[in-house]
Amino acid sequence: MSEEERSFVEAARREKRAALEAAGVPAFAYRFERSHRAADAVEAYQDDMGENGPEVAVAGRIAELRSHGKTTFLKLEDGSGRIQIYLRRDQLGDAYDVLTHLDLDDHVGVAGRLFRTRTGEVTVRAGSLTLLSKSLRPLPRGKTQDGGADGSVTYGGLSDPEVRYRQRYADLAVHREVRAVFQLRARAIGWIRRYLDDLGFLEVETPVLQPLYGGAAARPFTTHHNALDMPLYLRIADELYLKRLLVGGLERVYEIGHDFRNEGMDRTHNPEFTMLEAYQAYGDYHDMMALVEGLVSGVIQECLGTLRIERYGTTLDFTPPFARIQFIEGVRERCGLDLRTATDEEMRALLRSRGNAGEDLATLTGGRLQDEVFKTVLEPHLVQPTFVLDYPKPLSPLAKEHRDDPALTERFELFVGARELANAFSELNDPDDQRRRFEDQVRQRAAGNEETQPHDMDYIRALEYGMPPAGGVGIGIDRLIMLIADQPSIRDVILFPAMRPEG
RNA sequence: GGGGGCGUAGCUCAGCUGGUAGAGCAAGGGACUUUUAAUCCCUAGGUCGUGGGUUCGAGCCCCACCGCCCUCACCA
Repeated sequence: MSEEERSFVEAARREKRAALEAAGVPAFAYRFERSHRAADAVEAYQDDMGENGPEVAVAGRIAELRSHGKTTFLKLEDGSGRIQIYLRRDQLGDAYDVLTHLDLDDHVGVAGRLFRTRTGEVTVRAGSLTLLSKSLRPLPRGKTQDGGADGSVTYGGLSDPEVRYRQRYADLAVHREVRAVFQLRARAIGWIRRYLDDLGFLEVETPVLQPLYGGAAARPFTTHHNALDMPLYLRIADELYLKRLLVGGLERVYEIGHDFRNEGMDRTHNPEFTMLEAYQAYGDYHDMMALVEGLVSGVIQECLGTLRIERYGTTLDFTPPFARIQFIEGVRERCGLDLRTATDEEMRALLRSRGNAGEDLATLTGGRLQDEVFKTVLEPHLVQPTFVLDYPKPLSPLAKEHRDDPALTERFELFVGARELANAFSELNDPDDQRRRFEDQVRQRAAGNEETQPHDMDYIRALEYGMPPAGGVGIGIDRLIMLIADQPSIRDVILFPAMRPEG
């Protein structure tokens, strides 16, 4: 960018940088020995200390700057919060001149004693001031009325969602509540890891680049390996690799990582997202329900300190056990239709009567119609945490047939706020059955269903060695974080959400 | 992909039936030795998303394109 194209604001900052460097003041220092974080420094002051509080050294961005001539107040913001700095020409001498070349957003270090101003704010009386990094581009910050820990009010400021997502660094820099979302996210994921570790699960890493994709119904991203001169797919699920590990004798495994699905984007879908999958040998989907109840209720208690939270205009209660409802029974209670015996035409008629007038209804058959009926009549009502059990077989090519009903599978999904949060089943481990299901998937693909799974021969080979009976579960971590952090869009819980390139 | 909305100063926004662009904050200069959305005086800052068109004249009307948001479709 040429000098002419830069804004006048940036030009002024560059001139200050030049003036500082001409005076021998580096614009970008190497390090600063910090004694306290801002919030800790404020805590370190006791009222009986008067004007002679402890000596502290703090560092941060200049978030507020008020110059009164021979004195200046500024506020430093660091990871812990803000602390006020009081600077006087008669105490700083020539160093006070540096101040005239500082701007909002510069990083500085300050050393001095703590005192309380006559308006009651714990403040550092600066004995020294060190420029640590010059900010050459002003942050899009508003004007903040600092009301303490979380009571601050910002006037103006960055609100354009496009800029917030594209320039997340600026969004984070000016919004401590955005930083808090990602701190909460890390805390939640950390707790989930400990929960699984304590239950004897082994955290593993399986390939992101796969010669065949599988484990879910989705279109993949495709790439190419030059040395091998072959196509590779970014994984859409971890499932088939994790179950190979069960064959290998790793009895409890889990992975938290990114899956990639080449599909639409909206407030609950990002093309890459974080998935937790866990598999437990010698268990079934009932064990997975207990695992999910413990995990979801535990992480909510950990992060929010309660199991009853206000969301979607109501109170959600995560106290186990969660509600349970049969897929077939649930649909029948809502609309009277028995999916076990309903014909395709009956299902289409019901869907049309419920206003679901997708013009491709006529092309849907069997399982996909059943799924559509479920989504139309039952799913919108699943606001409280609810397990939906025993899905029809055609919907679940990797799930074990139900022990009491060959038309169903032993599968459940957990819904919260009418949104799917987890998906689990008793894992299909009969290689011959699995082979037939793959072949059926291939037939569906030939018939035009693009979201079927390819036939994975190596996976069949693994099953032939004998996979123990097992329960498995997948949990969409981003959606779980949306629920915990009370964020309406997946983009608010992903640091750098997918965006079109800037024009 | 369909429908709707939006795009104006660094940020947040105004801008009338079409007459050549405004405010607050931020910025620059000045005053001010306990301020806190500091205050006071002065100043500067814009190819109005991009490209066409209509018009004597377009931020405003028309067309196309780009980007974002909402919604529907798609999507375990």
